[in-house]
Amino acid sequence: MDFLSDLNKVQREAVQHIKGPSLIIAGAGSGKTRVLTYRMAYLLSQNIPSHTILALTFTNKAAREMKERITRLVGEKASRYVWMGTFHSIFARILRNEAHLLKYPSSYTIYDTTDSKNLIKTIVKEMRLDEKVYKPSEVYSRISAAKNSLITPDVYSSISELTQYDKYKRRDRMGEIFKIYARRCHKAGAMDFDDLLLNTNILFRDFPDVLNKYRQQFRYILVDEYQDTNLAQYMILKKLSEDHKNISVVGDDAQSIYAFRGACIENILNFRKDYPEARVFKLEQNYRSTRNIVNAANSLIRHNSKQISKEVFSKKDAGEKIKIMEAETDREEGFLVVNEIFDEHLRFQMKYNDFAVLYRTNAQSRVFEETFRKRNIPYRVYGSISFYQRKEIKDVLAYFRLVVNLRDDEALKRIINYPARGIGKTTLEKLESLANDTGKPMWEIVSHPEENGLKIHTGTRKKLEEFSAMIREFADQQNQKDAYELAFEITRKSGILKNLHNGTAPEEVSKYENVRELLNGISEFIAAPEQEGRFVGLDEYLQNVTLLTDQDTETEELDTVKIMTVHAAKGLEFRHVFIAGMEENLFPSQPSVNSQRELEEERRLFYVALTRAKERVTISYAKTRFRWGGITFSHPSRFIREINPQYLDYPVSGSAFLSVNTENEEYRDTGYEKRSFSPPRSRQGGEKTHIISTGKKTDIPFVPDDPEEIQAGMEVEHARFGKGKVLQIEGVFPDTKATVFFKEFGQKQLLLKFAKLKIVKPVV
DNA sequence: CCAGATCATCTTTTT
DNA sequence: GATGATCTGG
Repeated sequence: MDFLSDLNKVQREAVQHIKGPSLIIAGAGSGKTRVLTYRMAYLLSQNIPSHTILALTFTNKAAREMKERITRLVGEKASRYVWMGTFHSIFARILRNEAHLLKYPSSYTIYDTTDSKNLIKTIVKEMRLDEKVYKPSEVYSRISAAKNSLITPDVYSSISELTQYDKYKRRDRMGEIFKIYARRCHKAGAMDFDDLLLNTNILFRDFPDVLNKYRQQFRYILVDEYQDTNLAQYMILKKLSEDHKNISVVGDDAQSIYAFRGACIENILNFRKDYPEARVFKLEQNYRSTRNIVNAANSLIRHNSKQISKEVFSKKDAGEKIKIMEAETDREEGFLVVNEIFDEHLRFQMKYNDFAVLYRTNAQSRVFEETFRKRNIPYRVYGSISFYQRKEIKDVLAYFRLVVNLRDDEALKRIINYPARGIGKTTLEKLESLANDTGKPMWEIVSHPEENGLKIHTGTRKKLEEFSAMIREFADQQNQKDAYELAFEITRKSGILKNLHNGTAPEEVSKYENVRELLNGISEFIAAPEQEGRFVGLDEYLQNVTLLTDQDTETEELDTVKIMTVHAAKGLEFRHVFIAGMEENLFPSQPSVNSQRELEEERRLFYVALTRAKERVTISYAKTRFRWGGITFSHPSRFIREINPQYLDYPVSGSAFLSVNTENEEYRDTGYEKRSFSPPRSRQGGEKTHIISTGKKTDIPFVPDDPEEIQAGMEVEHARFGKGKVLQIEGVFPDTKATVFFKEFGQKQLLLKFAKLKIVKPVV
């Protein structure tokens, strides 16, 4: 137990308190991960069998890292059977085992957000409702919120709070949609993300002996990021721990940033009410950051109302003040940030790994990516579009899903005509409506069209036959071929590989490579040591992959600058953190500024961003920014002013900031003003579409892109019209038009944005 | 029925 | 400035 000496007093007490409930309030940088892993190691060292420990984390990555650390402390053998993972993955696994009780196949598939929204869209269409009123994304979030609050479709309509809001939004038939949606999912043998939690609750509610079985098994429960749990997760925990109450939750109310996903900060605030006998441990010493950073963060978070009182402090040096940088445009902001990284890397011999650029929205990553590339600085984007969300990957996975679960209608719809095999919209509509009328899965109709009364031409029938024979063949091989063999066969025989391989465009090539990468991933998965050489089928792989996110894909540790959203940065730390785009209506985000509750969440988000830094923080904002295709004007974020100025270094050229700052005026901003585009003065920092890439690298600050423009007199090539000569250019971006004379087609006016013109010959 | 072109719409954060 | 819906000619 020598490892206990690595801990301070409170940490040690928290680790050693294993009987009964405990709440560990872990301020930012207070060694939370260390406490968690040591606590697990401590449990194991007390000869508690590993399979009786349930440890729930927020991301798969966190789970994996924790497991590695524990293994290092107590060895592989002792820790092998700990149940460790995200809520979703652990309970997905339990639901597999008990699926029959809920009348689901154990090979049920998981609908991701896109599948769910597509299904909602078809339902709304079928009901002939206005898609503008019943927007799939809004309907989805209503359903999701309901499920996370344990509201099932049958009770939805009886809750007046919900129906009143729906009425107000003119969505009277929301409850009906919810019911149909749930029925369709069930028919398809599919659960969405929220079902994984909701159905676990239903399982535990309706089958007491099942609940009892898991209660007996999980004698020790550990929950990380407790401030981000929602009601559905809360109830699962409550039920599982009801008799032994060996539940230990770790979290920081100041870092709760997932309310939009149903997280309920009250869970952590009320823990002591639920378990009056709970011991509370407060980890208040921040070992990560300098005093300036910690104090600045404290001064910010004080503006929030609901909090568990605590005093986070640092014993490190005061360190540098937080630097504020002002930029004219978002591009300049990118340039300034990248330049500073370049500079510090050189001057202080810092590694690229020491830097992170954080921003509020994924859309902001682009400018930084471009600038890093231009400067030849290695970087890596975290999050953004997950690998598994890419279209080509989802297509392949849809094949897998259908093969494993023939009832998966969303998967079927996705691939029945991919690669194109002549099954068009009309056929699909017939299939769908017949499936709805008969209550059968679409697969039934596809594989037995006549028996189900499908009226189609013989040509189409033949195509359907070929398709279903192919899928049937794959499905029949599930037990003979392992996941990799079958996956490879599917991509090959379906023609996906060939189809992508034939493409020559760069994005086609990268699609092909992505599919290859997916296949490699499968082969690694089945060869992984945990599998111990046993047979791993495609179904097992699929169960595993659906809940993975981009952040879980391991890549070798290279020395790269990390850029990501603040959300993705939770739990990470860097020596120098840049927080970009600190502007009103961006951070805090536009939709949040009218609600106290949401504004507080944004503030916590900023708190998270600040506390990622060990040594330095640089905050930047731009006065103008390109957003949805036009220029918008912005002001520095109110959050900057909420930091006690003694910890800030004001910008040298920050007249705008100071004037706003000193006047202490009310915010009258109504959002980014949308203005029609006017040509940039002097073109400096002006935005031009990057229509043509000549491959020529430019290295001019402030005019980051200087693509060769199309000019009158050039010879150009168009994908459809062929070669032609440019006669005239008029208008300003984004409405630039080129008049081109094509030999075959005569004079054509092309909107440059859409015309894919390649320059054949420059101006003669 | 298909592929390519054009138009329309939207972006907060994610398991 | 990406993605999906709709239109058009083949």
